[in-house]
Amino acid sequence: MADKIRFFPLDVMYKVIDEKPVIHLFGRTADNKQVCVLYDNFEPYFYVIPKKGSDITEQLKNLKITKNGQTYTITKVEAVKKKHFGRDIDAIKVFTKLPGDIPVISSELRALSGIESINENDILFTRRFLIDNNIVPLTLCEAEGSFGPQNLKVPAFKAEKIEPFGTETFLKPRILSVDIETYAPLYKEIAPEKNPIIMLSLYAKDFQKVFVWKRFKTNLDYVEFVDSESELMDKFKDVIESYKPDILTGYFSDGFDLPYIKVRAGKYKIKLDLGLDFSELKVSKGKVTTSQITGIIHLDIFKFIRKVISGTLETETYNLNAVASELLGEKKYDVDLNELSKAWDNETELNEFCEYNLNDARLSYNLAEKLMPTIIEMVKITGLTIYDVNRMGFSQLVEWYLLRQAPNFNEIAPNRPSNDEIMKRRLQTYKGAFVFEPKPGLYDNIVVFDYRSLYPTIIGSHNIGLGTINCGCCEEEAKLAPMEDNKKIWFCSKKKGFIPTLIEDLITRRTRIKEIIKDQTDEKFAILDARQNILKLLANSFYGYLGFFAARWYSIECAQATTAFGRYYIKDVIEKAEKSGFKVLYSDTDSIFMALGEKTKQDAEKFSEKVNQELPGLMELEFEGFYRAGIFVSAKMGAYGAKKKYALIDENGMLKIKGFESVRRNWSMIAKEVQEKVLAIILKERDNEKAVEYAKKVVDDLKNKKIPLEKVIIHTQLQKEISEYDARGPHVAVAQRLKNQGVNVGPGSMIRFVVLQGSDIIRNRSRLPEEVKGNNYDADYYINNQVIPAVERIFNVLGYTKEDLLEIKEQTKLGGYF
DNA sequence: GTGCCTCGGGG
DNA sequence: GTGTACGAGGCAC
Repeated sequence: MADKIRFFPLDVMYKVIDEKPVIHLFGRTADNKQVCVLYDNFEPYFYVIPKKGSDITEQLKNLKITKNGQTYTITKVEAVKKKHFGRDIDAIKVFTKLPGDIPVISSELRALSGIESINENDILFTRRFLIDNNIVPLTLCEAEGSFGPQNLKVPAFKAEKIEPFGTETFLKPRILSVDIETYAPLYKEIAPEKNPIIMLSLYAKDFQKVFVWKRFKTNLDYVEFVDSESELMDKFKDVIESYKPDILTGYFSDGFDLPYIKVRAGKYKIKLDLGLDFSELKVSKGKVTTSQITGIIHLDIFKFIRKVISGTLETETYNLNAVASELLGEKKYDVDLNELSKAWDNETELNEFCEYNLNDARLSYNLAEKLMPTIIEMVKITGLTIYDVNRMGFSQLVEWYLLRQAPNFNEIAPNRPSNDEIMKRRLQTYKGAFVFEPKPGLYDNIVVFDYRSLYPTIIGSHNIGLGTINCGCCEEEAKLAPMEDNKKIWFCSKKKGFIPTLIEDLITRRTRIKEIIKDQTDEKFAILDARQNILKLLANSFYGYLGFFAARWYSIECAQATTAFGRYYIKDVIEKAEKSGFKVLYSDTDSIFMALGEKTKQDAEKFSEKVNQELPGLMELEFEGFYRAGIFVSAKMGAYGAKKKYALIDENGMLKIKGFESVRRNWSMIAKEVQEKVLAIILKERDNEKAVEYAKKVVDDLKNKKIPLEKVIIHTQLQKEISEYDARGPHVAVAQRLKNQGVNVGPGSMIRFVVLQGSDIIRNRSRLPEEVKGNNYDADYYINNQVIPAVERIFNVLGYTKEDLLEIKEQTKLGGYF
C-alpha cells in the first residue's frame, strides 16, 4: 500500500546503494517533521550530437570501456529531437548506470569520429534530478511510497514518485547560529593546529548558550562551563543534534568557524558526524574553503552578503561590524580581543568575552533572518538549493537559471568553454556605454529621464541571443544592429529566442509584482519586495553574462550589440531632446539630464510620451525627477577618464549630491562641512557671493583657530601591517606611535590624526587628537589640502578662483567681519 | 598598462 | 562529485 506525504525539500544528495544511485531529499513535511525522501529511479544521462549523416547508435550501444579494472557501459540510448541554439537537431540521449560513469564514458567518446559534440555531461546528478522533475527546493512536493528503515537520523520515506505540489513555500526554517572565540596569544594569530577554541556560542530565537572550558564567577545565565575543549566539542554536537536546525549559519563560517572546529575535533579524535546520514562535516579546501553538512544547510551569511547583496550596500568592508551596522543598525561589542588570551591565561573573569561571543552569533542569526526572504526568492527562481545559492555569484546564477529553463524550450545546453577558449575570450574587449560630458555650470529647472532596465529591455526587444543572431531566415530584410564598426549583426525577426523570452519574462514578472506591492502588508511586502529585487538583479546580469568569458551561453557579438543599441537609444533621445528645444546637460549610459529653458514640465512629459511611442517592446523612457537647479563640475580623475560630479536640488529643497568626495572618510569634517554648505547656499539660496563669503569665513576661522579640534581630525584606515608600508604617510606614522604606546593596531584599524603646525614634514607633525593641547593644528595645511580642494572646482564653475577664496579682507583681519 | 600576488572574512 | 571555482587592489616591471 502506497502512502502519500507532502514535504518541502531543503537539501539534496545521492548515494550509491546496491549499485544504484539513490536520490536523498532532506526536508520538512507539511506538518513540520524532518524527513528524508529517497528515490532510486532516476537514471544518469547526457547527450551526444552526431555529425550530420553519421549513425553512431550501434557503436554507442556496444561501447565497453575498461579502466582500472572496472567496466563502464552505456545502458540505453534514445534518439531524441532537440534544439541547439534554436535550431532543430537530432541527438542521442545516452544513459549510464552511475553518475560517475559519465565522465569516464564521455571523455572516451571524444575519440569517436562520428560525434559532433557531447553535451550536458557535467550537470551534477542531483541538480539534473531537480531540473528534470521540476522540483524546486523550499517548494511543496508530494511523494508516493512508504516509510521504511534506513540508516539516517530522520525518518526515511522511499518514494516511487515525487512531484511538485502547488506553490506553497517553506518560509520559516529553523536557524541556529554558531560563533567561536579562539586562543590567540600573538597578535591576530589564527592557528587551529596550535591554539584551542576557548568558547563557542550557539544562538537561535529560543536558544542561547556560550560554552567555556574554564570556570569563573558569572551572572550570565547562558554561560555553561565544561571541563575541556573536547567536552566543548561534544556540546556543540549535542546542541545541533537536539535543536535539529534546518540551517546552521555563521559569519565566514565556511572559511573559519567550521574548519577550525573540524581541526580541533580531529585533535581529540572526535567524529563530527553531524550529517543526517551520519556523514562528517566536510571541509573542502580549494581556492576558497567550503564547509558542508549533509541534510543541514550550512549558510555562510558573510559569503552571501559579499556575493549577492554587496552591490546594494554602502559599506566597502564586509566585516561583521560594518555589515550589521548597516543592515541591522546593531554593532559588535567593543572588546579588545588581545586581552582574551591574557585573561584566559590569568584565569580572570571572561564575562565580557562571553557577551561578545554570543552577540556575534546573534548578529549572524539576525542577518540570516533578515536576508531569508531574498535567499528564499533566489532559490525559487533558480531552483538551486540554499547551499548553492549561497556560494554562487551572479553569472553562475544566470547560468543555472538558463540550465533550469532549457528543457522547457527543448534546448540542449552549450558546453562550458575549455581553458584555451577562456584564454581567448579573456583577451576580447568591446565598446561600452555612451557618456555625454556635462558642460560645467549652474543650471535651472532640470528634468531627468532614464531608460528603465536598459540592457535587459534591449535584449528582450531586439531578440538578442545565440539562437537568433545572424539567422538564415532574416538575412535579406533584417534590420542591422547599430554597430559603429559596421559589423553586420542582426537578430531574427520571426522567432523569439530562448534568452530574450526568458529576460522578457523576468521583466514582466517584476513589473507585475511592483504593481501588486503598492498595497501590501509588511510581511507580504518583504517577500514580494525581495522577489522583485532578485528579478531585477537577475535580469540585469544577463548582459554581463553574455560577455562573461566562462559562460556557456557566451557571445561577445550579443554583448557588443547590446551596448551598441544602448548607445544608439541614448544618443537618439539626446538628439530628439535637442531638436525639441531642450538643452541636454548630461547623460550617462541610460539617463538624460536636460534643462527646460523656455519649455515647461508638461512639454517634457509630452516629449517622453512621444519618445516612448517609438520604442520597441518593453523599452521605456521613465521620468526620474525634476530639479529646481543643479551644478555640474567636470573633473578628470581615475583610470576611467572623466568621472562626473553633480549636485541637484529638488522641489522640496532636498539636495542630491553625486560623485563629490564629501563622503570620503579621509577628509576632515570641516572639509566635508564646507563642501555641503557651499553647495546648499548655491543651490538653495542661489547666492554665489554668500557662498564665497562663507568659504572665506571658514578659511579665516581656521587661521584664527576658531574651528574646534574635532573638526580637523582626519580618518584613514590602515590597509596593512605598519612594517609593510614603504610609503609612510601620516597615518602610518601615527599608527607607529600608537603601537609604541602598546596599543594594538593592524590592518583595518582606523587611524585618527591631526596635523600640527611646524616646519617639519607632515608625518612628523601628525598626532593623535588626544595628544593635542589646544588648537595648535596647522591652519595652512587644512586650508590648502582640505577646505580649498573640497570647494575649488565648485567655485571655478561659478567663475571664482582659489585666490578669491584666500584673499583676506582687511576688516576680517582686524576682527569680526561677520 | 600588464601581469603576478595577496587578501578578504575570521581571533 | 556527471564540477569548479573568485575578484579587487596593490605592487613590480
